[in-house]
Amino acid sequence: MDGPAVSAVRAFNRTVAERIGALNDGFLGRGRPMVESRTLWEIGLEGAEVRELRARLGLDSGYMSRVLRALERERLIKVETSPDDGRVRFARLTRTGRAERAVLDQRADRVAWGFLEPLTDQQRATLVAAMAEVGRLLRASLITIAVEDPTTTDARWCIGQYFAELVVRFEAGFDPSNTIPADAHDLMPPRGAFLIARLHDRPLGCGALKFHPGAPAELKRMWVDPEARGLGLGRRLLGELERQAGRAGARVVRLETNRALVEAIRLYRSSGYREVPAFNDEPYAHHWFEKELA
Amino acid sequence: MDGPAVSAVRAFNRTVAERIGALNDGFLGRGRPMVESRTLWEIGLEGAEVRELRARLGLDSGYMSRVLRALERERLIKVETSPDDGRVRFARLTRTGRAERAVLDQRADRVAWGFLEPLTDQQRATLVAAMAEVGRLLRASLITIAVEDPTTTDARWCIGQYFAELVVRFEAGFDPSNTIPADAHDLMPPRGAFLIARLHDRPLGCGALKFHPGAPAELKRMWVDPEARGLGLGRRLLGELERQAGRAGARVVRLETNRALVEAIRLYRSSGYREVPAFNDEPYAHHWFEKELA
DNA sequence: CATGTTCTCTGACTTTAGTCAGAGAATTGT
DNA sequence: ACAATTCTCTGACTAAAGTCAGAGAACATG
Repeated sequence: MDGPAVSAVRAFNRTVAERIGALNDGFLGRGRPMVESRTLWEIGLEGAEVRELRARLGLDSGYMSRVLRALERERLIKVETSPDDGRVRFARLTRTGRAERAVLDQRADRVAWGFLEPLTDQQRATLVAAMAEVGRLLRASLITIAVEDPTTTDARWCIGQYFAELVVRFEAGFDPSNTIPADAHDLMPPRGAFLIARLHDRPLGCGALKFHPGAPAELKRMWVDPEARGLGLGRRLLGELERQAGRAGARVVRLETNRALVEAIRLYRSSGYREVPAFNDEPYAHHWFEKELA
Repeated sequence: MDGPAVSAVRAFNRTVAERIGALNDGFLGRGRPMVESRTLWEIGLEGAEVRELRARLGLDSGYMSRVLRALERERLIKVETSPDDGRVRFARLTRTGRAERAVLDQRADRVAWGFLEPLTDQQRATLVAAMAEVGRLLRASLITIAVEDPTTTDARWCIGQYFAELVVRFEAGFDPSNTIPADAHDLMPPRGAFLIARLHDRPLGCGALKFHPGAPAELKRMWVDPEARGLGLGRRLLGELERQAGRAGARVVRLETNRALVEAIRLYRSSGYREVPAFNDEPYAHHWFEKELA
């Protein structure tokens, strides 16, 4: 734990908390409790499922329900049951609700402008850039990586995205039936592992391992959502995969890859992987890498 | 109002609010309300005056009192009346209180470390730097500038600081009785104006004007606290002084300065001031500047 | 089609936060 | 020395936030 960095984070927190408070106050003073305003705002112009609102706002279902009733009483929203699932309810703004939301939006904008207004143009630009940087890295730090079941919808979605990208990027295209297969149950403990990286439940990347007792573990299916690139997620995933391999008893990790995947190759090299002769006959591979775990 | 910048600020807010919430939660879960934990923390190892705590935490005096009673009941603090002013009370931590505060501190540290831990070293450094930048600029944007009475303690403190700095910086030293005087009532409307820049009530800079109907306004006593330099405060103060001069009917602002004050001279030049022949016989001046207000 | 799960509601609560008025003691200003 | 001000405290409130248990409807699954 790095002391000075931790202090810096805490100092940042203190400064920023105050201003954030001010921004939230933009949601106050409209004669209704803050949760109601926040909910109104979160429903958005498109409307939203109640269960999703609850997740986003972190509210108890009973509480949420009451908040929605209050907004309905004010004729700001209408809650109806969703057409595709009779259990879930869907909230949408009425015309009045949209107007009220616009007011909230405007107030928040004014407060945000209050942060910028006293600054010179140059300072404003610096502030906006630094804020973007902080936001980006805080988001990166919120990404969690965990071993998961490779048969779930999310896992299969990740693999689908991975394949779809290969189709586009490989010079010769890509046909999953042509590659060395990796069945779901080969990627499950104890024969393997499947890791998913998530930001707030949403999958942003994956990576898999096949264990071979007494032989190197094989790394497969490593993918990072294009939207999440540049956050160091690939490196984190790789590290986590290696940790898992080590825990499963592997001394060496190896993998094959296609020459079109230049960032991946760069990542492997800079993470201590050495190129080795082909150890399998994967038709799409151009490079084979190997790393001894410390 | 700059749309994209405002959106950036609001986006930043959304990302950060979440993490800040997490940090504050470090103050929770100790079986007492958040205000109590915050108060305990704010009292600090040195203890603190109750009135100051109230200001820092933004609490109603009645509320504050109750919070302190609760902490006393838990034997975490002791409140006694201050030796130098029988009205104000002074809170200090007991041994138990110090231990409890250390726990809170540790928890907050752990949460802060949670922000950093998932990142690579390089990302950590970037994050810390960006946070410092954001903090610095947000603090800058919290500084307010207002016309005030030049006879108050704060105003006189500012002028004192200003003189003290001149003593150190002028090659020939500085003796206030030797300079052209600027009596407090010459710096009060309608004959002049005195501006103080503050961050949370604490004065960080000042600047004064003497008006001469039909003639240029004179700028005097411009000072920025060394701690607050590099925040663009000098430029803001100067702008505000010019605005006040314009409002008072002046078409031109002029000033004299000493060659040791290089940053000030740079500021004047870059703000549109042109050097002119001496227009008074200020013994400490080497340069005389003038600017026509737009 | 029986069973378990998910989602939403309602009712009945508790806790936290925050406000307001007034009183008493100490201090400051004139 | 008298009045005004500052600071803290108590009592009496209100509002907001949040929790818990249970029930009913809709859906998913074997």
